Amino acid sequence: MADAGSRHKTRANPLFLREEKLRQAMELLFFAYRDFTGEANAVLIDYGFGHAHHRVIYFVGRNPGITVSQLLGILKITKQSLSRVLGQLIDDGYVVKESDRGDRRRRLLSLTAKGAELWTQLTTRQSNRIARAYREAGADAVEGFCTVLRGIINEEDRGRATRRDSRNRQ
Amino acid sequence: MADAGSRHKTRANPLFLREEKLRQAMELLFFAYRDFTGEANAVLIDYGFGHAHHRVIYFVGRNPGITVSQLLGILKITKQSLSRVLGQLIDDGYVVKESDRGDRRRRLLSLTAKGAELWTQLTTRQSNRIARAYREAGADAVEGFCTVLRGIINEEDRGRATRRDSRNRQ
DNA sequence: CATATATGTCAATAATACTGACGTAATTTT
DNA sequence: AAAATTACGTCAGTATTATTGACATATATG
Repeated sequence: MADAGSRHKTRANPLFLREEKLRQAMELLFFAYRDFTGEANAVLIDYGFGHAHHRVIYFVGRNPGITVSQLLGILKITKQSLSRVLGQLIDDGYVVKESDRGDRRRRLLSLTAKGAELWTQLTTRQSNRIARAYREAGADAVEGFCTVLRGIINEEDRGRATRRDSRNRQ
Repeated sequence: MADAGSRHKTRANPLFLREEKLRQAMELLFFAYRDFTGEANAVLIDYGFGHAHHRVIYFVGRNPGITVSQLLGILKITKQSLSRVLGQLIDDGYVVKESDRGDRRRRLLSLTAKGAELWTQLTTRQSNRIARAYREAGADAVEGFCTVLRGIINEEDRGRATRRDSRNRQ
C-alpha cells in the first residue's frame, strides 16, 4: 500500500495528470479541427467543391503568385492529387495560372475576382469562429494558443504560418 | 492622404492586425493538425489501416464500453462509413463488440489487448509531440491553448474533451 | 400491439489520395 | 553544345473515406 505507484489517482500523482492533460489536448485538437473545417465544408457543397478545393483556394489566396511546387509543399499531397482539384478550380474560373517570366518552367497561381470572393466567404466564417474564441479567451490565452500550436508543427514549417513579409518573393 | 483608411500597415491599425492574427491562427491550426495526424498515419500504414481506423481506435480506447451511436456522434460520419472501418478492426481483432446487458439493442465497443497495444503505440507518438510543445511553451501558454481550442469547438461538444469522470456510464 | 430506437447491410456513387510511368519544356551544369 | 536537372503535366490503375437511399432485424417502450 505504501508503494507510491503509478495507478493511484491521488492528487499527488503528476504522471497520471500529465498523461490526462496530453490526451485532453489531442481531443481538443480533434474536435476543434473537426468543427473549424466543418463550417467551410458546408459552404463548399453549394459550389460542388470539397475540402481539398478549400485548401487550394485558401493558400493561393493567401500567397498570390505561389508556384505549383510550393503549393504541393504546403499541402503535402502528390501532384496527381492536386491536379484534379486545381484543374477544376481553373476550369471554373476561380484560379488562374500564368507562366513566370523569370523562370518559364514555373506556373504562378492566383485567384480571380470570383475566386477572391469565394475565399472571403470561406475565410470570414472560419475567421469569425476564431475571433469569437479569441475574444472569450483573452490576449494572454491567444498568445499561449499560438505558441503551443507552433510547437506542434514540424520544425521546418513553423515559419510558414508566421512571416507575412519577406516571403514568397524568393 | 489623410484619410485614415483601412489599407495602411501603420502600426496604429488594429483592424488590419486583427485580420492578420486570425488568418495566422487558421494556418497554425492547419499545419498543426496536418503534422499531428501525419505521424500516426505513418504507423497505420504498416497495419493496413488509415486515419479513419485511428479515430475509431482512439475513441474506443478512450471510452471503453462506448456504443455505436455514441461513436457516430463523436466522429460525425454515417453509420455506413463507420461500418466498414469498425468491421475491419473487429475482424482483425483490435476491437470487440458485445451486447449491453441492460439494453440489448446496444453494442458496447472496447479494445482487445492487441487493440490497446496499437492504441498506445499511436497515442504515445502524438502525445510526445504535444508534450514537447507543452514543455517548450510553459504552463500558462498551455492553459491558453486549451481555452482557445475549447472556444473553437461547437458549444454542444465542448464538454467532450474535458470530463473524465461522470461520463460514458450514463 | 404499435411505435420508436439501435444497429446492420446492400447498392451505387463521389471525393480524396496514392503509386508508377512517361512526356515536355526550360533551366542549369558540365 | 550536350547532358543533366527542374518544374510541370498527364495517363492509368487502385485504395480509402465518405456519401445517399433503401431495407431488415432485434429490442425496448408506450
